[in-house]
Amino acid sequence: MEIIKAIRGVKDILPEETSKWRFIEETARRWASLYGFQEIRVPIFEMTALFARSIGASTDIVEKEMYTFQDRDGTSLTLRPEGTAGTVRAYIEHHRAAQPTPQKFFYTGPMFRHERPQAGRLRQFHQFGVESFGMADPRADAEVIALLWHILHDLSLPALALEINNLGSVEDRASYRPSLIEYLRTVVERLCANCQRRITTNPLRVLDCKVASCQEATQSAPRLNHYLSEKSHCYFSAVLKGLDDLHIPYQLNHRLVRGLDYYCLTTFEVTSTALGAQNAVGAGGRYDGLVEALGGPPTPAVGFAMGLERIALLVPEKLFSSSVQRVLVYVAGFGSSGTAAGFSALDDLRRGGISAVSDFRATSLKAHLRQADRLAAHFTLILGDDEVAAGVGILRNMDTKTQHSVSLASLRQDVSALIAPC
RNA sequence: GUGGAUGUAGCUCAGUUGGUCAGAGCGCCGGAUUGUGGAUCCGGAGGUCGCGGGUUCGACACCCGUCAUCCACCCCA
Repeated sequence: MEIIKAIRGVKDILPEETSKWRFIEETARRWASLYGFQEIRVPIFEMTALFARSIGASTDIVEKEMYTFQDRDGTSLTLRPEGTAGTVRAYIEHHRAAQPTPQKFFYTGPMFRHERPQAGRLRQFHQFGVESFGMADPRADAEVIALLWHILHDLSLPALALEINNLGSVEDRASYRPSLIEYLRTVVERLCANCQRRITTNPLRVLDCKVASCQEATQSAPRLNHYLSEKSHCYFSAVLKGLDDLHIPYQLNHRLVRGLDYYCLTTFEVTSTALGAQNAVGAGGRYDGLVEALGGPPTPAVGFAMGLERIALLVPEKLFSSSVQRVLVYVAGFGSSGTAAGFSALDDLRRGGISAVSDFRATSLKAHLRQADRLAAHFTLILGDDEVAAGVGILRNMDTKTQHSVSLASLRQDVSALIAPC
């Protein structure tokens, strides 16, 4: 029989790794709560139009990376490729703008993009992200960046760098675009095929191209920087000042353009050189027009998302206890009456709040003790026919090898008394 | 979507120019110890050599195709 294997690009997180994942998630939650962000849980799939409208119809994500399928009535649904769209949808749908308090959310969960898997890139991957709604204040940007920075540092990730750029307002980019396009046309033959296409589809991205010839060709391209309004300039300066005030080191990168259409003004990215080609650990930016574009009231907003798999690749092993949890009591029931007595004893202990396990495959005391040893049990409750006949069990301390008789009639109490120190 | 590398036992890997090459270590199960774990010794189970074709007297090895994994491009978290 042909075995069914997991889908390409998805991964099982096995028990050996879940403690690391819990550690990462708990660290992120703790910091987000500290900053006043509250957890929001939104659906894993949404109407396709939501993503097309928010992420941008001509982005790679929407053009070729979405898991889209038809519902039974024919409506087009899509597995979420990122978390912002759904969060914004929920924000609008539940009229959160009318709430008197700041609406700051965090979320975590799986995202889906149909890409070719490689180091640090999967088709189902996990993100932890935050969205801060309603505050058009540079401190909101700095706050979100600070949160990202502190989470990553608390996790002791190596070789981190924060890059930041000012994308300006929609109007700024509208005035810049024609000059950039005009310039790109003069160097079109020096650009890679991809970038030649981008001139019409997404000229800003040409600046972010990694191909060396493109980098050179755009060396003297007009800078968005020079087209920014006074307002945009001031705003960005204030964000940088905020980062300075919080002692967060950053590097300006005027080429940094994010892949999602909704960003404006502040965009940022934290990378690690300890990763492979996919070196972005977390990234985000401001998206002031998105809520309105999706039918909500004009609402400034800023947020970030971080890739949990990439973080998991970087977290030092020492930080969390990866050792499998020790078993408290192993119950070794064997023999014609001991087997049944052991099964009952297991239940008895558990109902008394004492963690207990057994291996039903073992039929001899030797096999039971071997399993108890492998499970690193503190104690083994030995229940053979002789013990059952006498109405007792033998509680063996696996470390000291000392054994005490316990009464089956008062099993919980007797065992509790003996295991007290553990 | 494109390119490169790699697919042999549960795991890590040997396998010489196609001719006992179906192997090792670890792990697993059992015995030595008729009811006391970890060590040691002995024994045992476990593999359509990714899959499908082809070349050949003969293929784990060579050729073609295919699938999967990894890495890179692209893109992004």
